[in-house]
Amino acid sequence: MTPAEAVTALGALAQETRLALFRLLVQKGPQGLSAGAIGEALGILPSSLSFHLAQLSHAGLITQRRLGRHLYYAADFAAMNGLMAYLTENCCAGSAVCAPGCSPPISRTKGESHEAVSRSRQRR
Amino acid sequence: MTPAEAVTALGALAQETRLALFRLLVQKGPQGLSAGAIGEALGILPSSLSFHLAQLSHAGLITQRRLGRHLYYAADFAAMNGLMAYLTENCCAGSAVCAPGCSPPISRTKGESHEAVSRSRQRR
DNA sequence: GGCATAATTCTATTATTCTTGAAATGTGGA
DNA sequence: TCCACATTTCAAGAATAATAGAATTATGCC
Repeated sequence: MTPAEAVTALGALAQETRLALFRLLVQKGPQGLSAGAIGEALGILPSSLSFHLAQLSHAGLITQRRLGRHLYYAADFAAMNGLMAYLTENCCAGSAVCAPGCSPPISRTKGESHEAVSRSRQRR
Repeated sequence: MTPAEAVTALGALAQETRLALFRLLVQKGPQGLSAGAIGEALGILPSSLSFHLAQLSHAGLITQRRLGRHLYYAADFAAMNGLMAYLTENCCAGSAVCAPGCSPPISRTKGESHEAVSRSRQRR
């Protein structure tokens, strides 16, 4: 995860409608929800919904797939976990566990990145 | 954590300079760093630094304390964990563990909020 | 092909955010 | 008290993002 990617992802989530939308998809799981169902659940105009879906999609936080004439959107859990790992990376200089995803004080080979370690800890 | 608080926190992090600043503080741990040291590390103008520190502080993501004529800033780990818990709250409808902080399929008493459960899982 | 539904794209307007330099505040030491 | 240093506040301009409505594309069904 690059700084620019993280900023894009955080910016995508930093908006009331999009945050509600993303959390809705997180709670719905891998199956996701159609655009229409999302719009109905959140009560927003179709054009506005498309705009926000595009932001989240461009940020890599959600995926899109077609089922008949419906477009289904689902949260990308790997991306979400990657973002959280990026925020907590090398937390407290590795000397303490300050966060659920915080790097514990494991002795590491020189050159091995924290990011790689964080990634191996991801599930799904 | 309310939606508005989460949006404020995410918005505070959704900016290249502030994200680098926050991650720097996360890595420095509870002791933190003086404003001057942060400015030197990131190479930004004092006025710009103050602006960004104020954003993060207002969002509740960092704390401030004075030591002599220096102001020390440190990451607020409880706030960071709260934000991540909010994002992953009731993930996949509780039927699966999709994320490190995702609610596992625990049977809950009716009326007990997921937020309370998430909060009890926070450390520090 | 023609129609209805699902969703996106376009365009304009409004609102918010970032940057910079200058001025102001607060703190400790001579 | 006076000075130097650390940091914040202020003000103006430039850039970016959100909203709403109208028009467009894509799909499935008759």
